[in-house]
Amino acid sequence: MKLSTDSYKGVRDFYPRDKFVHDYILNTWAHTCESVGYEPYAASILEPAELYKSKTSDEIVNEQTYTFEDRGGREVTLRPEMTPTVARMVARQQRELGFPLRWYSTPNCFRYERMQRGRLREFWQLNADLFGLSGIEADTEIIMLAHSLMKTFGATDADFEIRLNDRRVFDHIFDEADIDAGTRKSVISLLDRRTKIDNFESELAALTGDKATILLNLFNSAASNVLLEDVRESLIKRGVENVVIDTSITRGFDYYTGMIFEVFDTAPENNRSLFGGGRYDNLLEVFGVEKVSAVGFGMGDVTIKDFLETHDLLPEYVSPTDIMLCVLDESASSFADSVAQTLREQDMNVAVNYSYKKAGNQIKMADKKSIPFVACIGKQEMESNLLTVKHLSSGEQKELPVEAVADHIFTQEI
RNA sequence: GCGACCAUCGUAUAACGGUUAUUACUUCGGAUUGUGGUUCCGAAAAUUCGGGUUCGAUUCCCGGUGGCCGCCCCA
Repeated sequence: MKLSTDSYKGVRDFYPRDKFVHDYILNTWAHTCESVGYEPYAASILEPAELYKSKTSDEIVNEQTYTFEDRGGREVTLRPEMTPTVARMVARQQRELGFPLRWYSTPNCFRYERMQRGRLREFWQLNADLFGLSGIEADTEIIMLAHSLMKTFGATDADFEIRLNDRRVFDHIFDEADIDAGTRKSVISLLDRRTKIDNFESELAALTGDKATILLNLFNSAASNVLLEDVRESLIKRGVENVVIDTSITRGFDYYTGMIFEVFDTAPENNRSLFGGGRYDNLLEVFGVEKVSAVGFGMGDVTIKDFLETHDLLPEYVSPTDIMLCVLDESASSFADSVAQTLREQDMNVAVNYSYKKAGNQIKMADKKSIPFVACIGKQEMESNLLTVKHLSSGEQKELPVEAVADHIFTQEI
């Protein structure tokens, strides 16, 4: 029987060119976060299943996670997100860690769910969180980081839009209309779908009965809320101008306690939510520790890659190999090895092609692999100890002593 | 969980129910025995699986599997 070459459903193989793009995204995340004082952390992909059961609904744990029993009878879950993990880590060492805490991580996460555009079963997600600050300075900082990431990827302010809301706006409205906790959750879920459905008002009435009209009026007048204006002004003052207040942004369930935001692609062909986050001041409560306020966001690799493709912002592939030495006949192979050794000692990444095929063939191979430089090695080179180094994209070549090759390549003199 | 659409060489594609299953790219060999991107010649390579209708199925029907898109969901 033949084995299938397909990867497991919903996960990806990263061929070198895919890996290049993936690394670019992860490295950009890391550099940008570190440039504003965030420290990297990481954790195992395996977590005890209770971590998710305590916080989230049964449906999520039962139907949307990879959960199994280990040989010792423990229930294990492949992390579907990083937030419970980081909350656990912060809670565990709360007294040792100096607040405020600026942390980021770029974990892969698994969710067992139906796939569609921008959503697979395994994805990488930047998680950036700021713990221990409860004021709008922290809200501002985290949105500025989100904005700065987009700019580092090469996006302009016109390419995306930051939509801002605050969970407390809803809380005030619910308090005023005297809505109970269970109904609040349903109404928020309904609000999340408001722009997608056309019977919003009748659905709202089904949930809240005679309070629907009051609620509707309150929702419609929520647009000018002082909580939101403060954050927006603070952002504009700091040069983040593509921010709008949008009281239809809800961000899922009861997890958030204050400011929430979502970043949208403005391109008509990819017009959707890219990522978002917000404030969650009560998350550490389940671990029985003192309250720690927190604000953060998550950004997925698949959606950001779609965004970069849409806006033609992905970098071109560059091979990690600097030069390929094309060995022309067997008698030159040990000489080629010594040349390679010399170049490697000067920090070059060197591939040696021992196929002994014609020079043209070997050069074609180097070009196919996007290796920027080639040098043929045969009898001439053995006698002269000079290499003819060729830059493939320009077609220029130069004859150099072996010891001078690295210097020329690194200083782009060819 | 619900619904639509799709499934042919490695990739992308063509084929009124009857072909030696098309073409391009890629790969391999050669034209070209030490310098690529052009050109020319040649080769290798496919009908997702199981059933049904039919003299005959890549083509029509049913089912499985897989993909893709939308809904639900998105902690």
